[in-house]
Amino acid sequence: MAELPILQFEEKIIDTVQKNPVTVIIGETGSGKSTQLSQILHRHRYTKSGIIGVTQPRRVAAVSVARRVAQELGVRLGDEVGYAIRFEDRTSERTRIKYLTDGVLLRESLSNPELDQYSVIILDEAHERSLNTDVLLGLMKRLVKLRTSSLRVLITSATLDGEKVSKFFLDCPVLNVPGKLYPVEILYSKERPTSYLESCLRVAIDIHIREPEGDVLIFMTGQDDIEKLVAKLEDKIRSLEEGSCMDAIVLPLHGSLPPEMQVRVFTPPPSNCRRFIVSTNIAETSLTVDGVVYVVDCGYVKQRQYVPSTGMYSLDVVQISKVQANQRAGRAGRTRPGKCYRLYPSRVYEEEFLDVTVPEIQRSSLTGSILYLKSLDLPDIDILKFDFLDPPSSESLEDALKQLYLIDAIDENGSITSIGRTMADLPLEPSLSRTLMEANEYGCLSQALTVVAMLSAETTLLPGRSKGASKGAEKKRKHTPLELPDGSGWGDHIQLLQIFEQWDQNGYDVDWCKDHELQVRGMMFVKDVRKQLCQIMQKIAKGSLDVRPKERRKESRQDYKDLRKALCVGYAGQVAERMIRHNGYRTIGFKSQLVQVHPSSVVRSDEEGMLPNYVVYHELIVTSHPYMRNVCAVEMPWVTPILKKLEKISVSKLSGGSGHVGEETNRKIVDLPKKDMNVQVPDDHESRIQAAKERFLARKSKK
DNA sequence: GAGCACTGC
Repeated sequence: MAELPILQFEEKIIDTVQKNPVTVIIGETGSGKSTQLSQILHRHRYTKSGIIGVTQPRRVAAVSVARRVAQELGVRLGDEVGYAIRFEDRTSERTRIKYLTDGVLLRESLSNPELDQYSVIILDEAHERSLNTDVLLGLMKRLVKLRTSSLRVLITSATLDGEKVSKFFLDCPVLNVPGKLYPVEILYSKERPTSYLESCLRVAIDIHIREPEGDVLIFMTGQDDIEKLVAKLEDKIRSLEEGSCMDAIVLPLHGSLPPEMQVRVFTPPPSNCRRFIVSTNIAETSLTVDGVVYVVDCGYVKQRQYVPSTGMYSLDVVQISKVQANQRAGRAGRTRPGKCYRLYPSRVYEEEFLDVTVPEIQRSSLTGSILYLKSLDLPDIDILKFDFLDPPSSESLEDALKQLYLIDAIDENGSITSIGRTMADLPLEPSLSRTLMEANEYGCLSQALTVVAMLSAETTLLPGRSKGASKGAEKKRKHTPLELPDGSGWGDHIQLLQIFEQWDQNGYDVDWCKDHELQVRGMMFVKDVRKQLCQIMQKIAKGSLDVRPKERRKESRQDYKDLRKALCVGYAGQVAERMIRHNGYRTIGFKSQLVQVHPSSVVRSDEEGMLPNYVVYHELIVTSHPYMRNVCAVEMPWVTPILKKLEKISVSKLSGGSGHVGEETNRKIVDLPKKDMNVQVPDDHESRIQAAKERFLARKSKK
C-alpha cells in the first residue's frame, strides 16, 4: 500500500490531540483521513479507555470505510472494527473502532447523553454540514466541557471552513493534512453563458476533439437538463464520427435513475472509447466515478429550502459555493492530472460564490431537531440559545415551536410533554410520530404504521412520481402495469396504505411489485421501516400503549375514519380549507396561503366536482404553483379543536424555555422586535360550517 | 395537467 500523506503527520496529530480536547483536521481528498485517523489513535492506545467513534453523513461511506479499516488491521468486520447504520448494527463487545452515520450517533445520545462509551469521537466530512452534523457539533461543544479529560473530539473539514470551526471550539488547533490529488488545471469562461446547456455541449465536444483520452464528468442541475444534454451530445458525436476521434458513450447519472442504470458508471469503458457522464451533484460526494480526467462545472445546483414564514418548501437552482466548486474540480484529479472547465468567470467565483454551502440547518424545518434537543433534557442548556455553528433564524425556531405545540409535543410554556418524549423516540418527522401515537389510541396503529413507513420511501416508490423509469421504458413495456388501488377517494395516504396491504396479501411478492411498476428496493425498505417502528412502539408500550400489529377490519366498506382522524391530529399544523366556490385551498395556520392539490394526488372530488372541504397535507412545495403534496381528506369537527388551539397560542410563552433558565431567556426573547404571531382563522369559517352542514343534509336526503 | 437535487434516524 502506498504511503498515505496523513501518516507523516502521525506524531503531530497525537501530540495535538493529547493536549487539546478538540482538534480540527483539514484533510483534502485522498489524505486518508477517513481510514487512518481512527487507526492512528488506536495505535496510541486511545481504544484502551473506550471506543473510537467515527461518524459519516452517508450509510455507504460508513460501511465501506469500516470494511477497509477492518481489512487493513486484519480483523473480521464486526469484531474490533464495526459499523452501525439504520437496520444494521455490525458491532460487538469487542468493537473498538466504530463507524456510524451521524444520525445513529444522535439516536445513541438519546439513551446515553454523555456518550461515555466513547473515548474519541471523530466527526468526518463535517464540511458537508448536514443537519445531523450541525446538531452533533453543538452537542460536542457541550460534551467536551462535561467530560474534560475523558473525551477527545476530532472534526474534519474543508480548507475554507477550518478557521470558523476552530473559532467555534474556542480557538482549538487546526491541522492541515495535504491530499493526494493530482493537479487540476482550472479554466474559466470569459463570461457567463446565456444557455449553459449549449455551453456544456460546446465545451464537451471541444474536449472530445482536442484532448487526449480520459472521461468527462459534467455537472448539471437536474434530470431534465441531463436528459436534454445527453440527447444533444449523442447527436453531435454521431455527426462527428468518420474516424476523426475516438468512440464515445454518454451516460446520465442522477438519483431517480434505477440502481442498475446508476451502476453503469462503474463499468470501465472499452479501450479507445471516451465516456461522458452527465450528472447531478450526486457525483460530487455520494458516488465516485473512476477514470474522470475532465470536469465541466455549470456552477449551479438544485437546492431545497424551507421558508418558515409560509411553511413551504421550494426547490431552487442556486449558485454553488467555493467548497462545492473545488470538490467538483477535484473529481478530475483522482487518477492523473486533469482539467476543470468552469462555465463562469473567475470573478464570479471569487466575488459571488459563498465560501461554504448554506448549511442544511438554515434551509430546513427545525421541528424534528428542536424536539430532539428538548427531549435530551440538557439541564445546562436552553434550546433557543443552543450553540449552533451557524444558528438558524429566530423565525425558524419559532415556527418549530408553534408546530410542536400544535401537536402536543410541548406545552404552552414550551416544555416538552410526555407525548413529546415518546415522539422523540421514533425515527420520524414529528407529525408522523404524533399520528402513530394517536392511531394507537384509536386502535388503528397497524394502518398508521404502514402509512408512515410508506411515506418515508414514497419518492422512490410510485411510477410517475419519480419519472425515472417512465419515459424511456414506456415504449418498451410489454404489458401495461396492473392498476394500483386509488385510495378510495380519501387521498394519497390511504392509497399508500392500500398499496402496502395488497402487497402484504400477495405475500410480499417481488413480481407483484414489478407488475405494478413499484420499485422492489423501495418496497423492501418500507417493510424494514415498518418493522423497526413496530419494535419501537412495542418497546415504548410497556403495557401503556396498545400495539396490535395485525388487526383486521370486519366491514368491507371502509371510510378509514380513525386513521384519517389520527392523521389530522399529527398534521395539525398542515391543514387546509377549500374555498367555497372552487377547488383552491387556503392553509389554516399562522400565515394563510393559497394553495392547490398537487396534480398527482388521488384525492377525489364529489359528484358536483368539488374536492373535500378539509384536507391535511404532508408538505407544501412551490414549483409552478404552491402545491400540497400527499393530501388526505379530513372532517370539519376534527379541525375545530385545532383552530381553538391556534387562537390561544402565544409565541413569547412558547419561547419561555424549560423553566431552568426562564427569566434570562424571557428577557432575550422579548428583546427581539417581534409580536405574537398573527393567527389567521378564515373569516368565513362560520358560514363554511353552515354550508358544510347543508351539503351534508342535502346528500343524505338524496340517498 | 404537473414534474423531485441529495442525504438520514
